Amino acid sequence: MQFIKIALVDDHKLFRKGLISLIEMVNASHIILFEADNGLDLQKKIDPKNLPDIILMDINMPSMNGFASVEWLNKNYPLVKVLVVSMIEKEESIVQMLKLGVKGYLGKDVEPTELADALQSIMNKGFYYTDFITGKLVHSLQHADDEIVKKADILKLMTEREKEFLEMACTEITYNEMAEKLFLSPKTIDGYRNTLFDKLKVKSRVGLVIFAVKHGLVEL
Amino acid sequence: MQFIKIALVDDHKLFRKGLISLIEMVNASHIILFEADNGLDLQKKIDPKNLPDIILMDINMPSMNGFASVEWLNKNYPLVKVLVVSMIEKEESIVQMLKLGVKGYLGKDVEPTELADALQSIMNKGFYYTDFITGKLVHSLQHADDEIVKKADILKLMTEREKEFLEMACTEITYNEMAEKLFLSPKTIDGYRNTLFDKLKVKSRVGLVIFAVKHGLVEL
DNA sequence: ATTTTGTACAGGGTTTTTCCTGTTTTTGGC
DNA sequence: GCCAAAAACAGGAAAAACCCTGTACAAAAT
Repeated sequence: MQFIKIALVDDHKLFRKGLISLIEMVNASHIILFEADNGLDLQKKIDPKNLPDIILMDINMPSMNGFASVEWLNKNYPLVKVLVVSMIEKEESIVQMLKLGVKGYLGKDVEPTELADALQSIMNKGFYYTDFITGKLVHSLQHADDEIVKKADILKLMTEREKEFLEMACTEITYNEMAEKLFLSPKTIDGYRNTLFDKLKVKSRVGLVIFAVKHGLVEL
Repeated sequence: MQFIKIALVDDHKLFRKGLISLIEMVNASHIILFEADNGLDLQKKIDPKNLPDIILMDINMPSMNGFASVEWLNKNYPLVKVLVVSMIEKEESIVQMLKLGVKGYLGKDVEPTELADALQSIMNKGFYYTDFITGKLVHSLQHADDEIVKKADILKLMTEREKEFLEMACTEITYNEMAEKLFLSPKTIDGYRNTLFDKLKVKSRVGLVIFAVKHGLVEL
């Protein structure tokens, strides 16, 4: 057995240091190549001549998040294995990460020993998927039809005008005021509303707001 | 010098274990009394006969978050010092925590050594406030007038019924349906709406939703 | 060249929300 | 026991939101 070369990408320094300390505590056969604050930092610090075997990757990060980072890794260093370590346990995120080909996904409630297991398993078998993850995956397959509309597709679904409308709909102004501001007839606003109701499958202006917030289309 | 008795409240097990590992690594004069997943868990695990000197507290937690936990501690164990360790760096959260009397606030970017410094400082001087935290505090004082309504005060401002109403208002159901569901007259719902419009200084149902989302009163 | 799509608008309606001023009952503190 | 606040309710009215069908025109896709 040889050293497993590890890199960490997480914007939470304390967490990173804590992870390192845990890894070193459990097993001495790991070596930490480098740490990065986010995907951009990873691009700077990764060394093609000394690639890590496994990258521990967070999802929520400034500048360049986990999804973008894994996509970049897939294009540039497809042999580097990624183990996601994130407090995000939304099915959507898990499934999206698995689609990107990550080798494992550890949630917030894993034991430190499981981390070591995961690293070993990824080195030996090439992956480490817990029952929890497999469960999420299966469930998402079964409901793949009703999540037709996903975050990325939504922006394509909506026209520029509709996005503009949606932003203003998440506001206390009335539709008539909106029409004035945009130099449009109130009936045109009516039209945007109705097509968006249709596209986003909501039934009221409140539904629009909820949708926009849920999908991060507006920041409040 | 004697042992510093420490407890951790954080729902992220890996982070907890990592923190512990860091603490033990830096200095052996600390002893970990217990760990808790959230405020409720803390209430169960805290032992009046063997209180921790310092509690490392996260903010974002299920069941009972950091704010509620610190409030509970203040009432029941006012002598226990709290050091917040959170990735939340919003001024609002920091200021609110300081108002609750926490002895320190560590953000995501602190060095492990700073953690040890903070613990020592809290034991010796009773507090540990970084320039970053002081800066936030001063800034918030300068703008204290335009944050008249704050998260903590809002919950007191609203009655139970009004909170219940607000949650349902962040939904696509109509007020009439709401009345049916709650076995109330639509006119009663009318009343809740109007008093909340007043209290929260909003002008429409969309305003209610925005308010609720902004202040984390509803999760979407 | 034809169809689709985005944009903009309209008539004519119903439903829901919003606003006003009131009353009654219940409940928790002092 | 009294008072204040909360909870429940009501009539009446105006404004806003919602729904349906249909027109027109330009640009882009097929």
